[in-house]
Amino acid sequence: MSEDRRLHVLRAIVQDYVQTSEPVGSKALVERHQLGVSAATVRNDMALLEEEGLIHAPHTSAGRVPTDLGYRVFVDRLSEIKPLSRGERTAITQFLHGAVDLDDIVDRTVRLLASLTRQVAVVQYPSLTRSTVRHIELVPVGGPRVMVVLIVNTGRVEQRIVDTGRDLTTVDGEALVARVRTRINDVAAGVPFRVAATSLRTLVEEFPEGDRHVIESVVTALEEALVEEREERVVLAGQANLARSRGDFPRSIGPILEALEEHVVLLRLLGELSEDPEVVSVRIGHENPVSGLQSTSLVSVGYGTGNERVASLGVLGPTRMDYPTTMAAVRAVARYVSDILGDPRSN
Amino acid sequence: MSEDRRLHVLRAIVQDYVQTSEPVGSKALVERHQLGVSAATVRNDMALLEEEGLIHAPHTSAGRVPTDLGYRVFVDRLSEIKPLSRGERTAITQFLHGAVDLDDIVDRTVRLLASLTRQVAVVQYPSLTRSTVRHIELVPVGGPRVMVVLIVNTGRVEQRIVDTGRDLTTVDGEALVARVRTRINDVAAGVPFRVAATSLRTLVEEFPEGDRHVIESVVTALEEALVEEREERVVLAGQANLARSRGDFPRSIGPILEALEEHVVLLRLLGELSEDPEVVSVRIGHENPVSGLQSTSLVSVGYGTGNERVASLGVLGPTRMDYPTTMAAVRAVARYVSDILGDPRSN
DNA sequence: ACTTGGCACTCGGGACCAGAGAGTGCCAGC
DNA sequence: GCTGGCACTCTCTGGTCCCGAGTGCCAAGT
Repeated sequence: MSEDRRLHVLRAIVQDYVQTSEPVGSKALVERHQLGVSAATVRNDMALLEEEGLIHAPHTSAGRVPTDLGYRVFVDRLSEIKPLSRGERTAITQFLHGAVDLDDIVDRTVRLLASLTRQVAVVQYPSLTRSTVRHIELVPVGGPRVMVVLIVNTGRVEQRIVDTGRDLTTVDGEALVARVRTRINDVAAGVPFRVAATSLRTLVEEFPEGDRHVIESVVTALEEALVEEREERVVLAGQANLARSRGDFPRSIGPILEALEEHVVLLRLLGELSEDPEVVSVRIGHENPVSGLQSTSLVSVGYGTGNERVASLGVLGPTRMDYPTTMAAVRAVARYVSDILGDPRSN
Repeated sequence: MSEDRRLHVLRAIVQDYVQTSEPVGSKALVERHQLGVSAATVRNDMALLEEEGLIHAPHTSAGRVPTDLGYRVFVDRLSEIKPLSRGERTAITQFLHGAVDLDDIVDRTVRLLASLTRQVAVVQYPSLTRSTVRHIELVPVGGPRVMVVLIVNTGRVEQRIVDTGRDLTTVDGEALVARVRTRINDVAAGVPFRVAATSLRTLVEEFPEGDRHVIESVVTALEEALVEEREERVVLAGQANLARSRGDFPRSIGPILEALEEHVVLLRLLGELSEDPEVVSVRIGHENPVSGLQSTSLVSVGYGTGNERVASLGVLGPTRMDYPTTMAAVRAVARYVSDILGDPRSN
C-alpha cells in the first residue's frame, strides 16, 4: 500500500470532483484514470485518506469529496501551475493594452481576472506607503489655497487642497511656493513615500518662522494622505460568477456577498501573504479566518513595480475550483500588471 | 361599485404583499384593513382589478399579487413619499459628514444608500460634460511632459500627462507654459466644460506657429477627457441585499448580478430620467428595458450642484419593494449629496 | 343595483411510501 | 497486499393522498 498511490488517488479525486462537481466513487475513478489497480483497492485507499482527513463522504452511500485539507495537499504537493494557452496570454495583453490611467488599469485588470477565471476578482489599489515619490507639485488655486499633487511611481496621483493661511497671489507668495516646491522635491523625489514623509517634517524647520506655516500645511496634507490611506481600496468584479456556481455553497451566497462588501476585511486578507511576488498564495476554505468565506478559496499574489510588492490581487471562488488554472491566471495577470506599472509610458 | 374602493383594495394588496411577501387573499384583507365591506365584495373587486391587469393570481387557489402595472398605479396615484424619521435624517448627515474628497463622497453615498434602503445602491460619478470648469493647471513633470489637471465645480479632479514634443525645462519653455496656463484659464474658468472645450480649440490659433503644438497637445488632452468620458462611472454597493430577498426573484439572482456588472447599461438607465432633480423616477419590472432586471425596480433621481443635474443615483430592488420609503430615502440622500457638492468647503 | 353569506371546486404543498441506483465495507481467496 | 463478490445503507425520485387556503358563482337580502 504505497503512500504514493494514495496521493495519486487523492489527485484523481480532486480532479474529477472539480470537473463534475459530483462526489466521486471508486468505480468511476478506476474507469477514468489509469491507476492500475481495482476499485476495491481504491476503496481501501479511500478509507485511509478519509482517516487522514483528506477526503470525506457526504453520507454512507455516496462518493468522496475532498476536504479543505485534501485541497491543501493537492495544491502543495500534487499540482503544477499550468502554463496559460497562447490565446489566453494574448487576451491578457490585448485587454490591458490601452489603459489610460491608473484607475483604468485597475478597472481593466479586475474585469480581466474575473472573465479569465470566471470567478470573483479582487484587485487592491497600489498602496501609497509602499510606493516611492516621483514628484510633488504645488498649484496655487486662488487666495491662500494650494492644491498639493503627489505622483508616485505606480502612476497613482493623489491630490488635495490645503489652506495655507496666507495669500499666495502676491509676488512674494509665488516665490515662496516655488521655494517650497523645489525643496520638497529635493528631499522627496525618488524616495519611498513613508520615508519622504518624515524627512519632509524635518524640512519644515528650515524655513523662516514667517513662511513656515505654508510648508507646514503642505507637509501635513501629505502626512494625512499617508495616514488616512483610505485609498487602501479594493475593486471587485465578477460577483455574478458566484451565482453560477451555486450548489458549491451550502447556504445561499448571501454571506459571501456580504463578506465581499467588507473591503477592510478583504484588504486584510490580501495583506497577509508572502512578500515574495512570485509566490501565489492560496487560502482554502476554513483556512480563511473570515466567517462567510469559509466555503470559498482565495488565490492571491502580490504585484508591483520592480521587485517591490505594492499591492495584491486575486480571485475568490468555491473551494471546489480548478486551482492549477486559476493560479496560473492570477500569476500571469499580476505579472502583466506589474510590467505595465513599471513601464513609464503608461503613467 | 366605486372605482374609489377598488383602488383602496389595490393599495391594501400592495401594502400587505410588500410586508408579508405572501399572496394576499380576500379574507386576510378585510381583517387587516378597515374597508367596511365583506370579503365577498372584495373578491368581486379583485376580479375586476385582475381584468384590468393590476393584480394577478399565481394559481387558482392562491391570493393575489400586484402586477408591474399594479405597482405603477400604486406609485403614481396611491402613495405619498414618506418623510424620513428624524433618526434617519441625522444618520444621513452623520454618515456623509467628513468625506475628504469626491471619491470618498461617492463611496460613502453608495454605502449609505445601500444600508438605508437595504437594497442595491447605484451612484453615478458626476459627469464632466455637465460640469463647469473651476480651474485648469499645467504642471511640467520633466522634459517635454506636462501634467494637465482639470478641476470642475463638482470637486472632481481629472489629470493626465501629455507629451508636448518640446523641452519645457528651459526658461523659454516655462514662460510658454505660464502663458498657455493663463490664457486657458481666462477662456475656460467658470464655463461649462463642454463649451470650454470648443472655445479652447479656437484659442490654439492665437499662439505663434512655433509654440502652437504645446497648447495644441494640452487642448487635445482636455478634449479627449471630454470625449472618452470613460469616467462615466458608476459605483455599486449592497449586492448582498439581493440574496436576502431571494424568493422575490423567479430564477436565481445571477442574471441580476450580471446586469449590474454592465456599467454601461446602468449608466444608460440612470441617464434616462427627468431633468428635474426634484422628481424621483421609478422604473418597475418590465418597464425596464434590460433583460435580467425585469423582476427588479429602479428608483432613481438626479443630483448636482445648484439646479443643474450632473449625475444620478438610485437603488435597485425587487419589484416587491416599499416604494414610498425607498423613494424618500433616495430623494433625501440625493439632496444631501447635492448640498455637499455645492458647498465649496468640501472640495 | 350592490352587497353578502354560503358552498362547491381547484390547486399547491406537505407527508408518506416504495423502488432504484450508487457506493461502501468487509471478507474470503489468490 | 490486491481482488471479486456480496450484503447493506443511504439518497433521490416519483407517485399518491390529504389538507387548507382561496376562489367563483349564486341566490337572497337591503
